[in-house]
Amino acid sequence: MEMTLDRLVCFDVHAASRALDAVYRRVLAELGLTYPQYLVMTVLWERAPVTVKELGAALRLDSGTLSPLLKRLEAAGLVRRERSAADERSVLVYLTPEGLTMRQRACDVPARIFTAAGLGVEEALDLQRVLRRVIASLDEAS
Amino acid sequence: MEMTLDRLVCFDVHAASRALDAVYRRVLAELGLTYPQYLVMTVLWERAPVTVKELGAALRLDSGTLSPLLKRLEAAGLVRRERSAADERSVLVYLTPEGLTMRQRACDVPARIFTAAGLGVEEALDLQRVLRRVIASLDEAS
DNA sequence: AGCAACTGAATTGTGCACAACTTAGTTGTG
DNA sequence: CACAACTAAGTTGTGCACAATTCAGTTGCT
Repeated sequence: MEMTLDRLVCFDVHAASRALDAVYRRVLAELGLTYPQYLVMTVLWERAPVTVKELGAALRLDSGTLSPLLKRLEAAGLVRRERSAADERSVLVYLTPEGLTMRQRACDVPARIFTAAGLGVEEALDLQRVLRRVIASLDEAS
Repeated sequence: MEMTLDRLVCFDVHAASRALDAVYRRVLAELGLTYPQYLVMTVLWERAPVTVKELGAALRLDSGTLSPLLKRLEAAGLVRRERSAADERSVLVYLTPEGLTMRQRACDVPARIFTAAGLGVEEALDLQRVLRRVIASLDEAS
């Protein structure tokens, strides 16, 4: 009984994540971005330049994921990479003028997704609170 | 303000899904299964044989994902595939004896994941209810 | 019966995620 | 100062997800 419940809750988290991806895909298509690429851009819009390590900490991704993703953003002309002078191990990621400009075109993305999810503000905050507790608990188990 | 909220809620769904995957990965490693493979096996344990289409409907996956996944399960000796006699377009997926046996070894997986998530039964049901509503709403938007 | 429309799987190509490893650069300790 | 331990990115290999396409088989319509 609980076993079935558990499987279904986990599956629903998984399914919700994929359903979100699908909506983001449609919304972001006009910008030529994927959802993970969009996440990287939002971090950069907030505080470029950042190192790859800082991006990884913010998005919980490692260099194995970020290196090729950043390479694609660079190829798209949105981003520029440069070794840090202070620490030659680090790579700083800068926005190009085109990357900065895209911020305006992307400004309605969050509202569109929020509308599509059909949640009220209170519900969204509750959901966020529960998910963060689950994430913390799962992290502890790993 | 709501924009930031939205981005974070979506991100938390995404992050929770990945954190769940990570725990499943550790737990399922001893069975030699990935999480999506485990999901396929649970469907088969409930009602094998099933067609690829039925698997896709149950897990919301298409043949582009399932075909190679099933090929790997077949290579691992857990599953057998056979064209349906009634409709030669369909492929029926059967459990092998080894695939059936694995059910016993996997019986404590759901409880272990549930414990790791640190949720009570009521909270889990609430979370499930909210997520299903979000999924339905997102599906409509797609 | 014959042909168009449809259906179920599989394939191809792109991108994300992560483990394991490599390489270059930095830091700490004797 | 030298060398071991560590750190940041990048690379390689595996697997999932999905769009687009292909192909064999089925169904419907006349």
